[in-house]
Amino acid sequence: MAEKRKLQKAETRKRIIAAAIKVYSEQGFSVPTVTIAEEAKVSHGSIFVHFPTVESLLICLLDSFSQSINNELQSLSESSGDIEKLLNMHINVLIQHEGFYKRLIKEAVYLPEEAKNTFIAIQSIVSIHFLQALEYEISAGKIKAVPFHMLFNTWLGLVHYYLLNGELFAPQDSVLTRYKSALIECFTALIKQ
Amino acid sequence: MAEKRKLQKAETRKRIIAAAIKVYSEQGFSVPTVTIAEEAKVSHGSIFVHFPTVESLLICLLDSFSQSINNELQSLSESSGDIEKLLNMHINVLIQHEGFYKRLIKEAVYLPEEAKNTFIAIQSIVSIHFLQALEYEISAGKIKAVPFHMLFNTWLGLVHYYLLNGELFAPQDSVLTRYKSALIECFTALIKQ
DNA sequence: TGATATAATAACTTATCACTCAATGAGTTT
DNA sequence: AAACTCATTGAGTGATAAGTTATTATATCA
Repeated sequence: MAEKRKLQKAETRKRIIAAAIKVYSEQGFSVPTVTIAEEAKVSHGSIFVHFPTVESLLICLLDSFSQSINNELQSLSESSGDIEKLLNMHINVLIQHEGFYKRLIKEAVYLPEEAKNTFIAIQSIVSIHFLQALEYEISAGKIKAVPFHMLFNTWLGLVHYYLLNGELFAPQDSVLTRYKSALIECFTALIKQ
Repeated sequence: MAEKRKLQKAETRKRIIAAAIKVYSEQGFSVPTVTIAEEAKVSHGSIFVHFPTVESLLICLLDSFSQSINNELQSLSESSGDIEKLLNMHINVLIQHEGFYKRLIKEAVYLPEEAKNTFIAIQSIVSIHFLQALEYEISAGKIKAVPFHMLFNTWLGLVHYYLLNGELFAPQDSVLTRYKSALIECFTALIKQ
């Protein structure tokens, strides 16, 4: 019964995916496929045995990325509804994927439509958790009278701004790790009534 | 005395610059030079008579962009130091250049280093005006106890977030025009003590 | 063990760009 | 008006990258 071959094929596929994540995270999505092949220690043609186009490779990457982010958020949101805790969790999840996430927001324009939609879906999940955590404190009048979506966009805008300008704020370092507490303190101070 | 030729040359140069701004704003910086030539109704080779490389064309564009933004901010900041007015002015200036500005923040990664620095310099000018307008109200204790640069980054983060996701918030429309008052109201509500 | 299926390879093809350069023709000078 | 200057042209060049395919090597099966 044919086993070794399937294993071998799955193995190269994994190698290509891992290489793509690494190379894309480090050098951006415009790196040529040959670079991915080198990193994966696989021939150039092999990539197209596993993925008909570079776009399909990217979408595969995005799908598993989205799944893993969602899982992490899901399990984390089962704890209390405290805002500061939620912001902390959110940033922790992002730190876990910082390189790739940063590339996604930096190069979103050049992503295929399908990839963009997947990314929007991720944000929308985050927004739901965010709303759940804020709900009680909003109705208790502890939060400034600002529309919920504006609060969310302010938070995401701030975090993305730091990610986008990481080289400026924390050269050769994780911006999120460095500024995590500053970002959370700033945002919670601002939204409180 | 040779006049017609110099005029002619200056004219083509202007045409190339205007075409580049238009085409870049509408289609992004990765648009091929032939498209710019077509838009300018000039031969492809002509571009390289006036600019040795595409990069030099981009830098020329950025320099005049920076100059014009600075001029507008300068003249506007001579009015009162009210924050809301300043935010209004800031957004008005951005609306004036929305297409190009949006491209700059969307495709910043692919810009040459020199262009990025020019863009950073623009933000730094804005930050100075921002600080001047806030100074009085901060010292009067009217503003939340949050470091100044965090306030500024929150504002810019919010505005950029809306620009970056313009297609989502205001398809085929100016996001800034549509959300100007919402953004200003949100931000001023948040920062007030 | 020999026939067959298939994962992997690497050289090849095709397309797209930025940039070059010899030719052209209108403008300028004497 | 003849000589020459110079902005403009567009076909050509070379580099880069995605995707193809004939070939090779190895596993599976009868």
